[in-house]
Amino acid sequence: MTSDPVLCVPSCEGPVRKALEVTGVTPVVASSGRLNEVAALEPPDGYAGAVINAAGFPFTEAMNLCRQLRHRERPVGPIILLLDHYQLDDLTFREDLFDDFVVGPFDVSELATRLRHRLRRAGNESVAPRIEHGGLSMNLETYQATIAGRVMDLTYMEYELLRFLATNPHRVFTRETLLSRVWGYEYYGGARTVDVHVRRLRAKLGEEHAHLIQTVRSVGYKFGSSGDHALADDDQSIGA
Amino acid sequence: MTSDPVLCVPSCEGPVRKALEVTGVTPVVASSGRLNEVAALEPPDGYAGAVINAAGFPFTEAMNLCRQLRHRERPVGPIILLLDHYQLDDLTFREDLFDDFVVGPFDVSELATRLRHRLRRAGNESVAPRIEHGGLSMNLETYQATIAGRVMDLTYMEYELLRFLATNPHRVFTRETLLSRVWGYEYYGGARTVDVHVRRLRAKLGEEHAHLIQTVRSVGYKFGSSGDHALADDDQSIGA
DNA sequence: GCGTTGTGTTAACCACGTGTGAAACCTCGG
DNA sequence: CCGAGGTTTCACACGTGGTTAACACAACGC
Repeated sequence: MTSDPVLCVPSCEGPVRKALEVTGVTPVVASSGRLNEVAALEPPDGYAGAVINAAGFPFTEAMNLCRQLRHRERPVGPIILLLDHYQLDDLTFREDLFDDFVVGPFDVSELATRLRHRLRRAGNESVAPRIEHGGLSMNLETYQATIAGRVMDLTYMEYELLRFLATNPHRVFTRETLLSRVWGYEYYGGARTVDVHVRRLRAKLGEEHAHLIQTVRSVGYKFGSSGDHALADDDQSIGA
Repeated sequence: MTSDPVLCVPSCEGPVRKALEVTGVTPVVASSGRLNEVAALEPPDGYAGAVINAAGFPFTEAMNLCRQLRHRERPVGPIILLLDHYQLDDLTFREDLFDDFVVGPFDVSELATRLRHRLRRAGNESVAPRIEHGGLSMNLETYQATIAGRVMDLTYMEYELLRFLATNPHRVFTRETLLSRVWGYEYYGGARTVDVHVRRLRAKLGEEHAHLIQTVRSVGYKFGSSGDHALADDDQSIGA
């Protein structure tokens, strides 16, 4: 195999294949069915990048796939999404899961250029997959989180929730948004679920750092130390 | 705390401006002439990113500009190129000079998505739709409001009311209109409710800025200091 | 099989935001 | 100067919404 292999999901046809050939990489088709079959497939390491055709597919499946590709021991290189135009909005708050995207109808030379761009850049960029914020440190590869040096062993959902909040600090999310973004599917009932997970997270953060997850009444939760609001301190508070 | 400035070269019109506004950053036009004028201009530091419209311009000029932006002591953030389709090939071997690109005709939401993507990836937090007016800044994603830099911590209804008033400055609203718009339903009695909330808002704005919400006797309230006398007239009110 | 661990649900408890009425205050016209 | 209509201010009761703990259940390992 002379040229670098690039993972194609779920298939590789038409302009996509042509673009890959023009770029000079070898397309490797991972699955010809649904997107979430790939995870089970667990292809060997050594891919230079991935092209995921999410157009016409359920978006959450594509995102789950991205997440899994990112979390492999030796993660696949840059991830490029192929999208329908209406899927653009779904990318919000998921910016960390992909590296570039193309909107259909797919243009061969644009796709090829983006591929080349990302592949070249992947060599130089040493993207430390790590989140640092207010004493919290999350290693995205080892699934470990430490607060002020102390290791907090989180469960899967706890980790995912904290990661989502911490990658978008200071931003308020409704419980519905959290359920759909972190849990990844439409959720019937159970908005309290978020509350409980937040409570558990706060417990594991310890009393000293519990305030890292803040409640915004009637809205939802957000991540961010109160140090940022140091100026706030409502000296003219109304009620009490 | 105003929204981050993004350098626009050579100009910022049409879909480009719209995309920047949607993204929540402030476009700053560096030059309205040729691309290479900007270098001489040497704009001050502090830009969150740059959008360079190379479409229709000599390509080498755009590349020179990129190079100079990259080599400043405190380099501008991510650089996004706007291109004509025929310019795609010129990008080869220059992948390090830019971070993303869009091919014309330019689509607002695609451009906005790319902007957000690269800004977020660059670790930029202050990419968010905002309202700015008379020292008041409201970040619609973090539910935070600051007046003259000081964080005012508002309750839910306070925030909603202030947001409504501030998004329609200089315009007078009757109490009934405010109730139906902000509270969101037909409200029986309780016109005093608005008064009280206005009072609480004025208290949190501080004596110095309390006048931002003005009373229009026997009509209602409006946001913004004097100057505009546009009479009440809720032409789009629901049930008045 | 059993115990363990992770996750979601339910319900009691409690705090705080919110709405209300009444009184004080202001503004304007007679 | 008075009175009426409007606005500001205050104190308090209520209910929504968040916290918390305890339980239910599935997945997994021993």
